Amino acid sequence: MNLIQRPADATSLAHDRVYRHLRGRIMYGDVAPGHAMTLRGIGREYEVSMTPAREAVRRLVAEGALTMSTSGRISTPELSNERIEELAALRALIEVELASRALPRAHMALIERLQTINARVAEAVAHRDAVSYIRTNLEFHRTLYLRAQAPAMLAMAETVWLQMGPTMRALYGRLRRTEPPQFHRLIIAALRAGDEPGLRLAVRSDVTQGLRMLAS
Amino acid sequence: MNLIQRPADATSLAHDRVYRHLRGRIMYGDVAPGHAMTLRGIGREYEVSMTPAREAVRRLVAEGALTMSTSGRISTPELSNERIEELAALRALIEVELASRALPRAHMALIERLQTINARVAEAVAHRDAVSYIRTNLEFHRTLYLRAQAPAMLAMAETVWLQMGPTMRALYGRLRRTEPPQFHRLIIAALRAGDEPGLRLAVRSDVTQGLRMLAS
DNA sequence: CATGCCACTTTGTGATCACAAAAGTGGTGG
DNA sequence: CCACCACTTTTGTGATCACAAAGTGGCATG
Repeated sequence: MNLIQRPADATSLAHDRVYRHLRGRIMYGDVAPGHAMTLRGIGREYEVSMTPAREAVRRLVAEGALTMSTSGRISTPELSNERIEELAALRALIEVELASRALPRAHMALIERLQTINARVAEAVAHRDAVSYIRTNLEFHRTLYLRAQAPAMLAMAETVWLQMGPTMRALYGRLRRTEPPQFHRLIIAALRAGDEPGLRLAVRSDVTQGLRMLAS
Repeated sequence: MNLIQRPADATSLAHDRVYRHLRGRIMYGDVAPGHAMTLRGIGREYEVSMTPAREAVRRLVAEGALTMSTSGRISTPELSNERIEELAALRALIEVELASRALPRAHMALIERLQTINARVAEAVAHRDAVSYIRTNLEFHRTLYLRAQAPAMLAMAETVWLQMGPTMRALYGRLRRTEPPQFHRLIIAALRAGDEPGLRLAVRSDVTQGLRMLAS
């Protein structure tokens, strides 16, 4: 009978807490494609009832982070190659625009911050840590795009990242190279030079490089 | 005690029925920006309890069709001009790509179908029927984009339409012109000629024409 | 040994309720 | 006439339950 009542702090609502945590796990590749979940299982894990678990799941399904079978079973999506190509194309479209809008606002402090993040990306690659790589790589992109002052576009881009999360884990998991990301350096160089065409090309290349891994 | 039990037909689940109906009403401009709703009100309207009403609303909030205040109050969004510009830019990016992908697959039957729909668009404009105009206009675009065989991109485009629904109603509601949509004819002409640059320009122009109305 | 079948378990769905916070309402004092 | 306070109503949140359908495992039968 609702004996355990939580203070109604707007930032600690149960369903939102579950949503955010699950979202992070999916986006950053903590969970493999096709991984099944249950509402009761999620409820147990986060010590909540089925109701907030269901709301969190419903929201993630709406964002494409989870799929539901016709019988309502929940799992992370296993993307077809066609779907991956589409999502990569969407990333290219949206993120090139975001980078382009960020360019005139990208000052030295931002560029230095990107370099710092990029060092962490290189470190993750060197350690073959797929989860860290995905997380820091997305942080690199998000840091740049935040400067675009375009929240709706950034939200769209993050939705695409979310949909690709489990697949990126699987892709980068079987990745064997250890060289740091070359296109990130191109992005930084283009930002420093104020070179918009170069920036667009560098972002497009960086975003679609996963496709080349897929084809190999 | 769950006395009224509905047959568990996968297509008639309560929350999905509510979701789809609300989604249509919002996307096609049946409801004005800033319009408030309540879970119990929705439940009464659709003769369901709060649970499926909440799930439908949660999903629509995730898609940006509805907004929730910090206290959980629900209403359709009132978009700022910056947000409208962003959404129009997203439409341009995604829909130009969709049209471009549809072009090689656009045969005579499709073009004729587009002309039929366009006649209905013109009729709606002539009758100054904002809801019919939005509905048939989106049907025109959707019919074209379906040929692109890119479901993820189409879903993104529809999400943008959904977010703009109430605002489009407000915009077109104060629209006074009665001439049929010029850019639709350009789109059809470019399709017929297999002219990709022309098609991209025509779609971009059509999609961003609302902005000019906004500026006036 | 394979296969169909039946009982049992797991799981999502929707209704209902208690609760707290927010919004609305009316009256009183400045 | 307006600001403020107490009270009532409205509203979202989360827990719990009944139910049906889907999955699961074992057993008997061919």
